[in-house]
Amino acid sequence: MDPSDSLSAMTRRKSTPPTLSEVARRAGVGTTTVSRVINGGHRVSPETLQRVQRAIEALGYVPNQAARILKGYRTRTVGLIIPSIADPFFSECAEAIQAVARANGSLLIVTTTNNDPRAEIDNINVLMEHRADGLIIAPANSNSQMLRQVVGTLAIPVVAIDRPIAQSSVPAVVANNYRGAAIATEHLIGHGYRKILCLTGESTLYTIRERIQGYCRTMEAMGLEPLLDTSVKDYRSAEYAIESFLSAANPPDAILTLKNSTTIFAFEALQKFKVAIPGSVALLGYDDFELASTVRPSISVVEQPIEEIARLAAEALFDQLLSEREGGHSRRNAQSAQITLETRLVPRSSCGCSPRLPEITST
Amino acid sequence: MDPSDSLSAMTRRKSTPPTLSEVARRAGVGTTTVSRVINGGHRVSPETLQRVQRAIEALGYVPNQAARILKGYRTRTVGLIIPSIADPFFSECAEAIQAVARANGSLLIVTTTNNDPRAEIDNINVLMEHRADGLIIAPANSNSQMLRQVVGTLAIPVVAIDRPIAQSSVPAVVANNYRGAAIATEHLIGHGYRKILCLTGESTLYTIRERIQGYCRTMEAMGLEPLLDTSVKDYRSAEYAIESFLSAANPPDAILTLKNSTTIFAFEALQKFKVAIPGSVALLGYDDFELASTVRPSISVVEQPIEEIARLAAEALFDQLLSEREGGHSRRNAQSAQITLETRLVPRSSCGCSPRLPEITST
DNA sequence: CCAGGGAGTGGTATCGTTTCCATGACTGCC
DNA sequence: GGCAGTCATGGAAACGATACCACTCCCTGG
Repeated sequence: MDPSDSLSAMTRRKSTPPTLSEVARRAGVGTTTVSRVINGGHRVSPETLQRVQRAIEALGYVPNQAARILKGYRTRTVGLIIPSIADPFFSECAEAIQAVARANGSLLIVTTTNNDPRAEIDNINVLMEHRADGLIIAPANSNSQMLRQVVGTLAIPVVAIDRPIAQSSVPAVVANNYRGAAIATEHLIGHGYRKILCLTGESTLYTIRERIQGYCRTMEAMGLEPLLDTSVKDYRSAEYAIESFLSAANPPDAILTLKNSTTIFAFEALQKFKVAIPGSVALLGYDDFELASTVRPSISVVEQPIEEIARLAAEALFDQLLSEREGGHSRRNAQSAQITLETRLVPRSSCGCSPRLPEITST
Repeated sequence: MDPSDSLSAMTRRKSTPPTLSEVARRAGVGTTTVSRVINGGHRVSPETLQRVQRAIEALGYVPNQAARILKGYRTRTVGLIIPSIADPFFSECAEAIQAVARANGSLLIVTTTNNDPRAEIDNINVLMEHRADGLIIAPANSNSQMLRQVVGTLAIPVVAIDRPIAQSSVPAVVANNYRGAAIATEHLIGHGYRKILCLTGESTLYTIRERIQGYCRTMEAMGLEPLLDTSVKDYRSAEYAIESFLSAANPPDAILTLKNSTTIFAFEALQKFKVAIPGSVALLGYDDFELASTVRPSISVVEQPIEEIARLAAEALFDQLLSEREGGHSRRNAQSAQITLETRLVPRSSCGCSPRLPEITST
């Protein structure tokens, strides 16, 4: 980068980017040679190599991916379709997946659906137009006929994350939602609670439905009656739900929430009405969150191995990508496998446990 | 979508995607006509239009962006380069920017740097290779000579977010960090605190340095001595910092933290040592967070208009994109403007305020 | 009745890169 | 001392979509 170079760069500024042939002309070589230099510099004499590299630097040349892709190359781009970037669960997923993508030399394009199946299909189309090499999807609706069909016709590998695509051969990496809720319910029952209210949040999602199953079956197995409340969507509705149960004749002695935000809404509402936790009512949440161990009382939760879910999904995708490219034996046995990861109950104070370790164990 | 169509789609599965000319052949028309259909269907007779559309559906044709881009079109892709997706501040930014991008028919590619200037340059290169139409960057280092130079030679619009690029003509949308910290400091002084300890977190970032300035100047203006601690990076170091100040002869009566995570670490550490807030020491944080109003005591914070920052940055970018495309008068007066947004102090209990409104005001 | 024009359509060069093939110029070996 | 075999190199045909231009109808106004 000598002065004359940066000067030429300044001059070129805001004009069309330089092309490979311009580099070739400047270096006094053929386009083929430049191409070879860009792609590793094999079979090029040292002097030529240096001359070309100088020309590339002088012009600030950057290869045009569009042209490369057009020649049938992989785009080195994978798509991630999630409900929301702002959701902590999915932003942690995105972070982990991006790490894997980068390690594989690929770019990650994240698009969001807000759990709208239409937006989901749109996003798939956009990513197909951009010729993503593969897709990772957290389906808005696991049973969507539309999604199943669209994904079925896709010519690229797809991996589902957090929520499988029912009746399809799409591999999925999910948490064991059923067991997660079952463990939580068992834990509460073990503490002696009998009237356990379950706040589900949105009950249309696959993950939530699985958890509801886990809760209900466990309750029934113990001869207890399941108590479901699907109305809590935000703080307001949580307040309303808590208020109404406080005035009940025979109020619940424990609350199980099935979703991170629901836990927080419920906790805030309980605080608002100064309900003693776990004295009057125990609280057990789903998904760990920062401060869960700091608030008073600290909140017990079911923790999902988010980073691992994301990483395994990404690795599954790149496995397919690699095997597709290298061997012809695409779609190997790991193909339609569904990987299910176990969750872990993190006992804190709100369920009645007095934790043995110092409570605050932040990173 | 009749059965034969989906059957043909199944058969085609996993082969190369259909091209425009295949569609043309199948519909018995020229490529030009198909192209016209794809781009709005003007100047095409209704019958032809329908025939082509049928062929497109039957083949599951999706236009190849790479080829379009190659013809000099915009890629309808913008890049966002941020330190981390998992950081709540930036994930909220990403969400807002994606909304604007989508409204403008563009795709957002998010890449992360972990505040590493090298990764930043790499990301810029990758996005240039993919021919992004524009870039939004939260620079790892506002003064990076390298970044300034690279950005200077970019042929596409760039907008800086949260942190400007010093000595460059890149427009920036930032919060008034200086005032934010100044207001916070004034507020604490107004409560009567005199020994105010400032926990900075990483002190190399532009935003933090500005806030440090705001804090120091305000302290000095009041004839007080600034007390900086730049050592708190995680919970461990926060614990250490709190522990050491507890054993000090003349400990601080208030703590100002300059960063969301630092606030939480400090709060956790104070809880750990059972320090009364605001009794023994007041706490005022930077960046609002969920649960800030729920924890006991609720934590007062300086709140940044994150969504607005992100939205304005995105809009600034698309303004440039549009004016560049439509009029030749690119780079209009709004050009090198820096938009600075004011922050807001949210008084809660931890600073000694007893809030007038019910504390819990979640969405 | 004819010039002019617009609507519908197709042929083809083009974008920037890779890749196949061809071409010299060496080397080394029988 | 020729001949196969490298090595370094360049020419040119793709890849898929767009856009300019040209062409054919057919309609309208003078």
